[in-house]
Amino acid sequence: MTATRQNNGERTIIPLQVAGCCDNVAMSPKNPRLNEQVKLLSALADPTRLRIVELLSGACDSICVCDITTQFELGQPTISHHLKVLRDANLVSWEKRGLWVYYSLNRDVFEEIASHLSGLLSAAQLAGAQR
Amino acid sequence: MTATRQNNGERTIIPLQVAGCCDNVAMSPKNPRLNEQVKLLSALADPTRLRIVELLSGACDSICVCDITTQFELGQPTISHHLKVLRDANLVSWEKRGLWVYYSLNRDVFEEIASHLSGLLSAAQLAGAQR
DNA sequence: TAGATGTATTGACAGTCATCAATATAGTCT
DNA sequence: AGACTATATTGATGACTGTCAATACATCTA
Repeated sequence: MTATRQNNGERTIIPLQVAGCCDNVAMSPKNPRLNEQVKLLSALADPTRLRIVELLSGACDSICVCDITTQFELGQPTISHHLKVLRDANLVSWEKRGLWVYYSLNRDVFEEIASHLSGLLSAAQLAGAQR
Repeated sequence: MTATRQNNGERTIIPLQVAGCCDNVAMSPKNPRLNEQVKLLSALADPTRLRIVELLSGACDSICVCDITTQFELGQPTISHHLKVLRDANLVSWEKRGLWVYYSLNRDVFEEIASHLSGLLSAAQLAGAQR
């Protein structure tokens, strides 16, 4: 229940759905795609992986692993590990051409998390405006 | 350098800034706010904290810690720990009123990370459209 | 002042993660 | 076939993290 501090020091209970206001705390359903979104955010929450995503975002086309590796002062297996995390989160696609492997951003999946965060922001702005 | 697979099996080097195309891989500067953004993403990349943010996002006003705690099957110190992580990332503000502490979303900081992700998405779409 | 209550902090512990060295795999070239 | 190259995988290790129990702190009330 949402509580409000009163003059006398008591917390008064605000009933559910007051005057068309936003959802009450106790009502908020657990986001069914929570784990999925946490996986996406976790994949992005690393300096190396975020930089890789930025590289892929700014590139014309897919990028060769060899070109990604040279951007970092990290061993090749470490870069390969980070690429695997991005793959497992479905944030990137890979394609093998000869000896080289090329990675590219999965824009649709990437948009999912971006729009979710924007959605939370909108909800907050809406809630703030109703005050 | 960006490499392209040719018929003969060689990787040819594409010069920087080809025909007004997007930035070359080797040119991409290191994002100066990288660590800051990683901290924000790390703060969000946890199921408990993401749910807390969703609660704060959907609420009319700030929310009492006591109301947050009841939403989870976790001890009070654990919730307090997660709130501290969100505070350290500057994602939330807190205010003490009597015995209770109320948390609210820092919309401006939240917007920073949302717009950054959207920006990466736009860049990717732009790059994709130029192909 | 003493007791009660809500929340933050501390310290410990188990689980996860980033990194590296070594190795495996797959493709190319001679 | 054999040498070479690019990348993935495995296993080990130190660092980080989520959780809890115990405690501290601040505020209210009797």
